Amino acid sequence: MAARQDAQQADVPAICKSCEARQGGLCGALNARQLAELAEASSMHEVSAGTELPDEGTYSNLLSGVVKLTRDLSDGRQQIVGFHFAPDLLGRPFEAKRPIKAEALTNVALCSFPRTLVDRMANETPELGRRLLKHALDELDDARDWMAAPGRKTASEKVASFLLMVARNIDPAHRPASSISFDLPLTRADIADFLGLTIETVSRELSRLRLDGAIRIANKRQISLASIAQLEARCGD
Amino acid sequence: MAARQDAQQADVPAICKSCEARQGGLCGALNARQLAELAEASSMHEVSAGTELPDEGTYSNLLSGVVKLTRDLSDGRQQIVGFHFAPDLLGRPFEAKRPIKAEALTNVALCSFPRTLVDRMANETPELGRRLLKHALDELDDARDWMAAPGRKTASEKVASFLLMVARNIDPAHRPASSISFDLPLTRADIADFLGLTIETVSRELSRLRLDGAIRIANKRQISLASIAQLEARCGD
DNA sequence: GCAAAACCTTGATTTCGATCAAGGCGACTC
DNA sequence: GAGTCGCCTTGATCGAAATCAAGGTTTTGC
Repeated sequence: MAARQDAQQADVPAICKSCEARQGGLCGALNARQLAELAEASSMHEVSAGTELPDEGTYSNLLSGVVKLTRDLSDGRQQIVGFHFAPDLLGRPFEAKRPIKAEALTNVALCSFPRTLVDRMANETPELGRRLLKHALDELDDARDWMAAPGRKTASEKVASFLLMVARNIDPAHRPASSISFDLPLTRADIADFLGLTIETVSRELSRLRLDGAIRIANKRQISLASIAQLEARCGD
Repeated sequence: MAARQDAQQADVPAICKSCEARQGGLCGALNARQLAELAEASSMHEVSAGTELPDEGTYSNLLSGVVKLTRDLSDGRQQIVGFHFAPDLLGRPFEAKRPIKAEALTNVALCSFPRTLVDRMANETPELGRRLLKHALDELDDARDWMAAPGRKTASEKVASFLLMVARNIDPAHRPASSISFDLPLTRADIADFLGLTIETVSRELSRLRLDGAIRIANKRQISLASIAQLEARCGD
């Protein structure tokens, strides 16, 4: 196993060597030859905050940044249905029943592959198919986690849960108890959209968390959590 | 293609011949030999309404009935995160991050297969893996559909959306405009749980829909929709 | 540097759905 | 048939968050 990995290391394309997403994402399932073929067909992009990501039949490793997934409602409003944090995988086979848009919340770096190529490799390499399936199921679990929020949680619990989710995703190696600081990549309007609240309520609840000493806020977007545990206690689940 | 299907027909196990789920579910991806092997290892169950389905490492075709998926909250309450209607597939590889329970809402008939066997076949047969992936993504789409409901919809829109969802799933060959009747397989409490409302509000909104002529209610559980379109107009999306 | 725009906060009032309360079926038991 | 239990409906009241309103702060553009 270790030997096999070392053998791979020797041949991996230079572009992949420093890629954070390589082991965890799709690429970890591929052998050196496949990785080379994929790297050949891949392209790196930078997308700046606020831009919609084109989804022209590609999968992409999200190398850095944060992306929101939204669905348009008939009344012109949009519902946020999920987020992607680096180093996540974007894209999926098959069409969604209702179209979902992806938009960069921060500046974003992507490594994209043609879907057809990946899908073909998935036929040759069961491990790759398994990873795609695992990935879809993880997203399903995340979505279901948020289904509890709607009706059962108070506004303040929703905001606390949201902060916790962002903290955990932005700081993947979440050092346990200690305090965590991060830049909120969303506007109040985005948060409100996601949580099914209004901007005003989100703002009020953040203020309350600040007054209660659970978080500190510098410059609107810079958040520091006093402690993970303290916030967990406010999540209501 | 047609020839291949005919060849399969000749050899399919007797038990599978009349199975409604065969083409649509997993089994449609298998050749006759695999189907025979699977049928060999499969077992049929009946589960009566109100019973929890054991999920001891199996996939199951849901041949008839309705199943609810729930997640336990720390406060003892439960959140309904989804439903399965015949002829659906139950079960998944990998553990969910947080456990999900499945409970029969009506009497239910299942055809179950050991997970290990299916997972092994998925390695041999890319088409099977593809179907599992498609299935997971469909469930993800469904879950995301309901994420819009929480914050953005009024109680009455939620109830209308819910009725529509049940109608569409219970009557798979949804004849378009005409009126549809069905037995609601859920108690008011279940509906309330799913929609994040209270029993009283669900009851009130059903009464309102009845008074407005959008639905008729006989015996609490027997629902008739005047027309799909009329209900769609009340869904708010 | 100034003006405009975007984003955020806080306060006052209103509203929708929760909560509290009472009573009506229908099914089952004894 | 009377009594109990589970499920549902309807009414009255209350409260959390929406809405309405005003003003503050940060960013952007010229």
